Amino acid sequence: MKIATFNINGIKARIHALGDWLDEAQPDIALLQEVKSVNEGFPREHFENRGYNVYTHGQKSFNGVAILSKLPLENVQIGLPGDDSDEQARWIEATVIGRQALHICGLYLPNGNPAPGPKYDYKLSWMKRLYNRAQDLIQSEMPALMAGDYNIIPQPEDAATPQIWTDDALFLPQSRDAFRRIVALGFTDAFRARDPSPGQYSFWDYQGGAWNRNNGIRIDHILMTPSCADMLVDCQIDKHVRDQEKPSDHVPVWVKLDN
DNA sequence: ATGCCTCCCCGAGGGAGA
Repeated sequence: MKIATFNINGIKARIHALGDWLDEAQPDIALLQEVKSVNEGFPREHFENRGYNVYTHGQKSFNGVAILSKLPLENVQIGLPGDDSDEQARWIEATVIGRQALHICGLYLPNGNPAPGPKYDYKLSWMKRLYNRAQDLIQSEMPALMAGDYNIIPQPEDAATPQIWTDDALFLPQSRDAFRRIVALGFTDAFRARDPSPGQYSFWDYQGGAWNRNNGIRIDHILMTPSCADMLVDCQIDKHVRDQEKPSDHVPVWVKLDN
């Protein structure tokens, strides 16, 4: 089963680029972030016509996550547990039944800039809630993965110019520590399990010719529980998608699982 | 980067992104 994560930066602006990539990459499941649309405005038919079931957790203008799945999903849940007052649409999870059940979580972790400040506080408290959900997933022992835009540069080698990011919420020690604590619960970073080399990025800013200068960062991650990691066959970043017409500033990252 | 783009809101120009 091929499962991808893709921050599309606006579903309406990305109809064609996303459609082209789906046709080419043929993922069984695509976890989308930054949909930037309410559920009613999501162009479901573009994806239903391609054989996908569409599950959305939208919000006006900002954030928003969705799942496109060729297989029907069960137990679809929206919203990261731990704060009922949190209105931001950043989490969707579900169970997919292949040869064996797999739990999939799509997330859009808060950016957190400027740091320090209330947005950074929100990022850290969201990561605390993510830690709790991640711990439950490990303990449940059902194979599970959490994929999405983590807005975390895990290591210096995950940025072309790490010195630019030293005071940024994506790279501050506290941010990276929180990410590392989650991974240390027993998760495997799917991409790093397959490719330890530096210079592998999933985001290039629209500004300053970042793509042409390959001034990128790796912030889109797929974390797998041990029983999920046992099924890992491949993990790739579809970097070429950044060269499309009207690209997102992120590109897809996908895993192939033998499940 | 005191933000050089692009998205969204809408119907101008501001907020957000990373």
